[in-house]
Amino acid sequence: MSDGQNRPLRADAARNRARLLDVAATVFAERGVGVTTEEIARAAGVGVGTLFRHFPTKEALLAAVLARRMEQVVARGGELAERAEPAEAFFGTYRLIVEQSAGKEEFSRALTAAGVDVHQALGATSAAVRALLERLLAGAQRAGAVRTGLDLTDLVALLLGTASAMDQLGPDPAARERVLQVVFDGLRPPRD
Amino acid sequence: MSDGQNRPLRADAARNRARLLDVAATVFAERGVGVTTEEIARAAGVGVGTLFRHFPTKEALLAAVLARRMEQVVARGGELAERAEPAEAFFGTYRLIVEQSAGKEEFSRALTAAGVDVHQALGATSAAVRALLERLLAGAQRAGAVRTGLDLTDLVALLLGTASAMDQLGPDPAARERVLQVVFDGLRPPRD
Amino acid sequence: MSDGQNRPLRADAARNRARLLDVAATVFAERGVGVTTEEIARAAGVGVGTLFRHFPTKEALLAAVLARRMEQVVARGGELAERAEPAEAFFGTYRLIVEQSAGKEEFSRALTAAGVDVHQALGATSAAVRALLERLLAGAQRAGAVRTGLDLTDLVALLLGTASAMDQLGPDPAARERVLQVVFDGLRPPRD
Amino acid sequence: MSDGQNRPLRADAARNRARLLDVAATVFAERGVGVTTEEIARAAGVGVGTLFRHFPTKEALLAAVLARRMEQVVARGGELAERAEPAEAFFGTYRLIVEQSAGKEEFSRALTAAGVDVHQALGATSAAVRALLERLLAGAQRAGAVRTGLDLTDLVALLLGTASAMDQLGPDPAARERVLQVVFDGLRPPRD
DNA sequence: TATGAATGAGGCTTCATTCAT
DNA sequence: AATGAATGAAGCCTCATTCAT
Repeated sequence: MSDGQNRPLRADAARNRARLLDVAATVFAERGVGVTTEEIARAAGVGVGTLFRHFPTKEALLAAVLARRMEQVVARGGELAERAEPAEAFFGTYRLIVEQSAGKEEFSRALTAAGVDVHQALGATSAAVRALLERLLAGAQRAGAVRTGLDLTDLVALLLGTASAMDQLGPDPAARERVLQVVFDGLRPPRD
Repeated sequence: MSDGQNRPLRADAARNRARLLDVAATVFAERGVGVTTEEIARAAGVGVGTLFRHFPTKEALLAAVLARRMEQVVARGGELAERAEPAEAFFGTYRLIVEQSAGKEEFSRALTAAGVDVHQALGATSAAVRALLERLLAGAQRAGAVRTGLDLTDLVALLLGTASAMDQLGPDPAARERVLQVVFDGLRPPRD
Repeated sequence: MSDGQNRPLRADAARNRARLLDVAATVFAERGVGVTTEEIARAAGVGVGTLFRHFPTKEALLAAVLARRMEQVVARGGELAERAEPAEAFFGTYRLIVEQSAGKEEFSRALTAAGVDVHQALGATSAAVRALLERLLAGAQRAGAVRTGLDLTDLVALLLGTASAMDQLGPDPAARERVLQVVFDGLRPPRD
Repeated sequence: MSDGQNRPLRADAARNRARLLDVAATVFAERGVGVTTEEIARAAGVGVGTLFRHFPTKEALLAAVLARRMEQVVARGGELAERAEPAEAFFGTYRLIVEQSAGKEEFSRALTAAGVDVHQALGATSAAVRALLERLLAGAQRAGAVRTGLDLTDLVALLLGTASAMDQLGPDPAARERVLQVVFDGLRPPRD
């Protein structure tokens, strides 16, 4: 497995892969999953051939973009979970995910339509996100910051729904905050 | 010569148009806007030519499906607004819209991607929905059932977000109710 | 053959047939043979069904339009041949044909492309035109008004070519006359 | 690294483009502009995709074929204009154009019907042909070989008309020559 | 390894023709 | 006999993917 020498070409290849992922994330988010592979490649400054060398399929690219977003969520959310008290960790991560999730539903749908099982495709990453969320939810519920009765599935649905609402709203920060407060208040334990 | 009923052919045409609309609504909802016109036609039991006679474009069909859903919302929501007190009218219509809105965001996105201005395309219907929602929101706010500060745009975003959460959740009624309660509680005026 | 009674419906049908022929001639000339049968029918104020009752095929309509033009040429050219001296009869009929021939080449091409033998399709009419032209050509040659050596085939080619030049030129009468004079002068016996 | 010849792939692409142009010219001329893109591609030994990579539209291909023919005319006609005396240059180029123009009118018509402005589409080439013709016409008129009074527009109409007559005539060289002589004699200054 | 030209299945749409009313 | 809605084959074009250079 260890092979001692890492050739410069590998470095190039890695750089290309990373750039493709970055660019694809942006382009998919801005113009939908309908953009052509050609356009993504051009935006990344490589040929289509290179794109397909790194991702055997358009769906594979889609899944990779999705996976990377989720990894980032896990990474940052994991930190929050360590450092902050339960309520702050939960709501902070909620914010994080919502901001990272623009268009994510469209991604899943495209993958599903292509016959890909999103969970399978995302594999470990997906499981990590779910584990993180479960931990945060349980903590916040124990701390009395979030109503009981909600389970992980509900939370995921709410997260995606909130992200979708944000997509609708556009960039106005005040409006985004108002909508987020509605959801946050709704998540808190009911009165009396 | 007597013109008691003077469109025998039109009856068939109308039936086909209605069936196409019904079938398209179902199929788009179930399998996404990617379904081919051929498949929709087949599912409706007509030839593609008939589909295109009634809807000059795939997008036109999409828009028509969307419009019809919104018309139904306006019709039923309008009744509620007449008959019920403000809170019930507001939350009842909210439910109605959420149930009618499966996949609606995807529709808009597809239309927008095709260069169609959804508002323009839906024209009067869209305006009617907005007017209805505005009336219900203002009434519920005056009655103290919904927090102030939220405007129509926020409400629309929340509606679509909730619909999206429902799409995620699938048919389990208990889960749907839990999520809906989170949003409803969040919409109420904040404590102290 | 004689059938004594001509029913009123026949009159309607005949009127429709005539109008379809008129309208089709105009529309084909103005917009090319690509116009749809639907458009022709609409322009004639009838349904497509009626068009196809009278002409079993779009090509049949094309051929009928062509045939009628040629019949008119034969009729008027025949008169000229009776009444005028050979030179006037020849050049007069030449003018006639050229004016009546706008787009005719396109017709033939369309028919040929559809696998129709234009000569067969036009049958008697075509033969009559050729007979007329042959008579006029021979007369004019005998009278020394047209060079010898040209045969009927050459003449037909020149006629269509002249018509094509006119199509190119548009309606400017002075230009049309200049071009026509070039051809007429060329048709005369060569100098020395 | 040395850039003596630096387009290895382009060589193939250029070969394909050229072959497509050649094949399309032949096929359009033989069977009309109605031939399908599929057939052209097959005749050229490439897939449809390749055709559309080189010519974004069927009309673009048509225009390119037309443009290439005109370029050839300009090139060969230009040489003649340099080397020969005015009359020979004029009539020689006339012959050239007529031979190169089979079906050209049909091309223009098809392009026009598709909403393409032929002059615009052909741009510089079209202008070059017109300039060449204008020069040749003026020279021949000054030399007394062509009648005065004819302008460029008349000449173009006559050229296309002659080409059209040739299309009618088929390959018989004697007949073609007879018809050409009619036109040439007609172009000369009128007697007395 | 990167490139981008080539491929061709498949999508949307048109339109001549048929047929129920 | 007239109507016009329905039909579906066929055309143009797109785009994910492959492959020669």
